[in-house]
Amino acid sequence: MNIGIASKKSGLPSKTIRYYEDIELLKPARAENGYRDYSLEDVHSLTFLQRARNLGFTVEECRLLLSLYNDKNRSSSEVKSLALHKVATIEKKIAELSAMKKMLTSLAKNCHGDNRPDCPILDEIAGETEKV
Amino acid sequence: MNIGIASKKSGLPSKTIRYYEDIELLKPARAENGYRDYSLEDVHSLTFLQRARNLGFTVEECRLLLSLYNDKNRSSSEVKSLALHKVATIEKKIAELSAMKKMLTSLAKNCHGDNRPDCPILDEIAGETEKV
DNA sequence: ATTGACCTTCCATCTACTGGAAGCTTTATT
DNA sequence: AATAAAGCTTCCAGTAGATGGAAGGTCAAT
Repeated sequence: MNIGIASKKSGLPSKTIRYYEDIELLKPARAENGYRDYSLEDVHSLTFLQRARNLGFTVEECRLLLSLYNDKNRSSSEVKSLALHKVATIEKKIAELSAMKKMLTSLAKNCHGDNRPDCPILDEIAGETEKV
Repeated sequence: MNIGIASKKSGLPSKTIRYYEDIELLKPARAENGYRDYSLEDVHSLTFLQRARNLGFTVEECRLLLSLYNDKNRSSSEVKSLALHKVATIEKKIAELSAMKKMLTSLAKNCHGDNRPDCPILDEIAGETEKV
C-alpha cells in the first residue's frame, strides 16, 4: 500500500514515515513506479513506533524495541532485559504523571478567581525541594 | 545562590537553566560579579519546569503552567482551564503508558531465548490496527 | 601566586521532526 | 483525449529544545 494509507493506518505523518526510512528504522518495498509499498507488517511496526515515540521512547530505544517486536524468535535475552528495564521506566513515569496530575488538580481547585495569598501546595513543594 | 547549586537542587543541567533564561522562562537576579543569583522561589520554579518537561509538556505549555504555579492570586480561570485540560491529557498519557507497559511485559514474558514462531501479542496488535 | 572549580558569553551541533519547492504518476472530470 | 487534482518522489531549509565546546573572567584553597 502507498504511504498515505500507511500514514492513516499507523497515525504517523507521511513525512515522519519517510524520515524513519532515512534513518533506517523501517525500509519498505518499492513498487514499479518508485512509490513506497508498505505491507501490513510494516504498518504494525509503524503503529508500534507511533506509540513508543508518543510514550517518550527515543528513536534509538525504538530501534531496539522494534527489533524485539519484530523478531519472531525473540531469542535475545539482552533485548528482553531492555524491555523489562523500560517497564521500570514506564512505572516511574506513571508515578510522576500521577503526582503531576494531583498537583495540577489541587492548583486548579485553589484557583477561584479571587485573591488567596497563601497556597498549601506551593509550600508543600517548597518543602520537598529543600533536600540537597 | 549560584547556578551550580540551583542545578543540583532542581535537577536541571546548568546549560538548560541558561537556555530557559534565553527564552525568557525564568530570569534570575544577577550578583555584583555578573553571576546568576537564584532565589529559593526560582529553584522551585526550575524544579517545576524539570518535572513538567520530563512529563512531556512543551516549553510553551510550561510557560503557562509556570504562570499558574507562580501566580499567588491564581485569578485567571483561563489558566485554570488549561490546568484541567492538562489533567485530562495526563490521564490519557497514563492510560497509554499502562497499555505500553502491559505490552512490553507480555513481550518480555514470551522471550525465553528459544524459538517460538508464533506470538499471541503480535496477533492481537495486528488485529487492532486493521480498522481504517 | 597559581591551581582548579566555577562562572560568563557565543557559536556550533544534535535529535526528531516539519515545511516547502520542483517535478513525476495516477485518478477523476470534462 | 485533455486536463486538473491528488498523491507520490527527492532534496534542502527550518524548527524545538536542548547540549557541547571554546575562550575567558572569578573565586576559594593550597
